[in-house]
Amino acid sequence: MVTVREETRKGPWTEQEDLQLVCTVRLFGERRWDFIAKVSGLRGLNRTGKSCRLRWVNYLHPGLKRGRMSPHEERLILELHARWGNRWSRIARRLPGRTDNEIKNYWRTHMRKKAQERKRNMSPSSSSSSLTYQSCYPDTPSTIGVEGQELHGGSGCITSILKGNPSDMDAYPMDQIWMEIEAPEVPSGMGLDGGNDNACSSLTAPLLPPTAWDYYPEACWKMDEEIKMAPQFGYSEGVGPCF
DNA sequence: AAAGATCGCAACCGCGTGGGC
DNA sequence: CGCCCACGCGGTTGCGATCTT
Repeated sequence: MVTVREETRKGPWTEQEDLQLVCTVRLFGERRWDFIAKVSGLRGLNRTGKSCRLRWVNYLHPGLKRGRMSPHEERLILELHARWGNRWSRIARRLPGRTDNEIKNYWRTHMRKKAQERKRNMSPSSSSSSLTYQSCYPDTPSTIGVEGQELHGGSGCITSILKGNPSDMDAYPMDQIWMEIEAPEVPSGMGLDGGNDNACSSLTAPLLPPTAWDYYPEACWKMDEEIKMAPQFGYSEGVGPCF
């Protein structure tokens, strides 16, 4: 259920707001969030561009995986956090379909708890904040190919995660919305296979052909390199406006 | 069955950074 | 060079759902 607070229009997003945002982003792309907030009418509802971006990135993005972390992902998070600390966005780029927010939440709930339990069971002299995961998780391999290139795609470990867990998509709650706006079907595995490292940056990969901005000169920006990776999501060119 | 505790996750906030002017 | 704007990141909070007593 969603409670709507009229005055400030903060808090949970309504289905209507989601639809408005999805449609607008599909039209204009994942940039100029203030503009998107304004054009979509959400600005009038006190949704800032920032809020729109967050909603999109963390919930509405079609490349998102929902559901539980696989053991593989769990291990990746452990390893990467051991390397990079709380660089959640960086870690998220190595976990296609997972957002930094999701990983952050996951870490806070699951890992901290486990670490504390472990710590309690072991000698209290072990470190607390900068956990050494080899000690916390003896079954965690000392390295799983996290060294840059290996993780980037050569090993294919990430793609194996995706291929091995298609059921992760089962709980994807936005299906209905995407169907309603006639979204092209999201291919199984989200098109992230192929061992392409760029797939790892799925959340920043563009959805849209650079169309609508052409008609809004004031809103033009140069499309970055990632634009070229659009086909990984299987979006067709014929995505039309929905309002 | 009810109350309290805990969990899980969406959302917000403040700040830093980079690019354009 | 400094200012402004847009964006992204990490930390934190709020709250419904679930579990425990």
